[in-house]
Amino acid sequence: MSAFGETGKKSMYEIKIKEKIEQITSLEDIKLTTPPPGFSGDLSSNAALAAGINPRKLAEALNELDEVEKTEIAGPGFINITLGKEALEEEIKEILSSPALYGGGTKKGKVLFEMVSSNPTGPLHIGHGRGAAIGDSLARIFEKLGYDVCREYYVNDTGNQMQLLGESVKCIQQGQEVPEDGYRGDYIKEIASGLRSSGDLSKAAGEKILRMHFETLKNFGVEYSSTVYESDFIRAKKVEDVIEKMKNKGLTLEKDGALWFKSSQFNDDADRVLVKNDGEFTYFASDCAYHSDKAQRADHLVNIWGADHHGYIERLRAFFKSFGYAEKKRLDIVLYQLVDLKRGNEKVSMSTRAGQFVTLDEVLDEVGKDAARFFMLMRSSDSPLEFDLELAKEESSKNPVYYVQYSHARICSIFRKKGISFEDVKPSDAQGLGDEEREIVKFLAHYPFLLQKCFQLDAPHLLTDYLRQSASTFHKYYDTVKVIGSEKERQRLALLKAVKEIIKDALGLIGVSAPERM
RNA sequence: GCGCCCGUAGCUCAGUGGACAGAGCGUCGGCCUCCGGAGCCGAAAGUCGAAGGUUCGACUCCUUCCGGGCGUACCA
Repeated sequence: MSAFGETGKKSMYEIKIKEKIEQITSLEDIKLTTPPPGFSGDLSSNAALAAGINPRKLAEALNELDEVEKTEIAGPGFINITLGKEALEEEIKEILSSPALYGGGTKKGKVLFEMVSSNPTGPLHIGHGRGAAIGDSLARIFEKLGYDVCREYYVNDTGNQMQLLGESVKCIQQGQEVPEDGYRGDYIKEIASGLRSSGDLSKAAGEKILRMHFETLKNFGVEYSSTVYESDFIRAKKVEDVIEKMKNKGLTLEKDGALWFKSSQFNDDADRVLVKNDGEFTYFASDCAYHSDKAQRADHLVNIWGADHHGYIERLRAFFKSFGYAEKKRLDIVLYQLVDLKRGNEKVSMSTRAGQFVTLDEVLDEVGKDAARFFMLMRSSDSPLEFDLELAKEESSKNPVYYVQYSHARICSIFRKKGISFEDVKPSDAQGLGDEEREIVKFLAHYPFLLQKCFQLDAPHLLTDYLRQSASTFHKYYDTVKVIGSEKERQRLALLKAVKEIIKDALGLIGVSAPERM
């Protein structure tokens, strides 16, 4: 059954063709491609080759579909499919009848996203922005597909770094030198001067910094539905509980005055300390409690982590296996590589020493939310990201954000010029599309499959590429065809509305606005 | 040393085994009596880091090697 089974969008031709191929070949999750230049046809399949069956047999079966006009066998057994016009028109009607639902789904399981989760000891920097952009956009895609999504912020408000924060604030307040490995920089001075010198300074400073984090993230278009504190897990004895359970399962050992989790029995390189010989819990111990808690609350967990935490993955997975969660729950850990800031050809220093780092606030102030979010998703999370502040600000077609937003504004402008609103377009207006519209319709029809791919690969960056192609496909089409005043004005306006809706939807999924004028 | 990620056009990067490897930028050359030129069209540009292997078929999977980044705490 296709991933779209629950949506009821049965008129989508790619689904019908896929299902037919899967039925004939017994293959699962086959993919359709586009024939290479020089070959005719709209879609192409290698399924006969892959399944080792006679391509003619599959081609004949496909010919029986209403959506298929004809098929051709090419090369070693590829089948090139030409779609019927009705199938293409149906697709546009589908988009127009419920734009927001196109490619979406309903009633799926609960997914819990953990993202950013920075220590409350300093401002969020540009790297956190990448994590937030990836996590929030992926969360939006999951929501669109029908999942019940929770965005959660886990606050590491215990441990050495919090004590150091308190000490740093205290030193500043008393006009003393900040400790060697303490926190400095302008932000900490501001916080110190805004706090009373009595009470729990580390707690007060941490809360203040956390509020700053949420403020920044809100400006970045990211809103959380839940915040959890490491200190609460400790206070509520949840860390003790999980360690007790580990002991009972025979998963621990004592060595050198510390308590260890036997994670090497579950594919980790080494055993890991849970309770230090001074009696304190490690970060890992509270993380086990936290992930145990998350596993009770959701079917599918997604953690967005900076690549510098990759060494942590195996021990967490080891914990998941040892508690039997691994079989029942899906745990995705999305790692993202670092961000290199540039200004034109100049590298911007990212040293964290002495508080000299580029904060997310600074980037937002300089380039704005739309450009920042778009740029953060221009690369696969596996690749380092080169972020050019100069380009992000540029108001020209060199800047992909403007290029895409412009295509949206341009379509809005055409409707203004014609003097009608988008609501005036009816799905039935798509009736009678011509061959000139073929390419662009096929491109739009692929949107739901792109969303599936984003979902399957945890790869929201595919959307930025799709958006650039959407804009380009539209501009090319619009350059060759007359819309207002043409014989096919009604059909073409309907098509433009469909393009506009898909671009708006996709921009929304990456948290970028779709302006009607620029 | 070990582990993870990366190595594809001058630059930045797409490409979850299939037909001749793609895009943006940059370079060069075209297109504004015409709905937004913030646009479009064309050209030059590649031994997909190297070598083996698996396969009817490899940028993609496996092995080894060479570069670069990041980890490798009783820190978080």
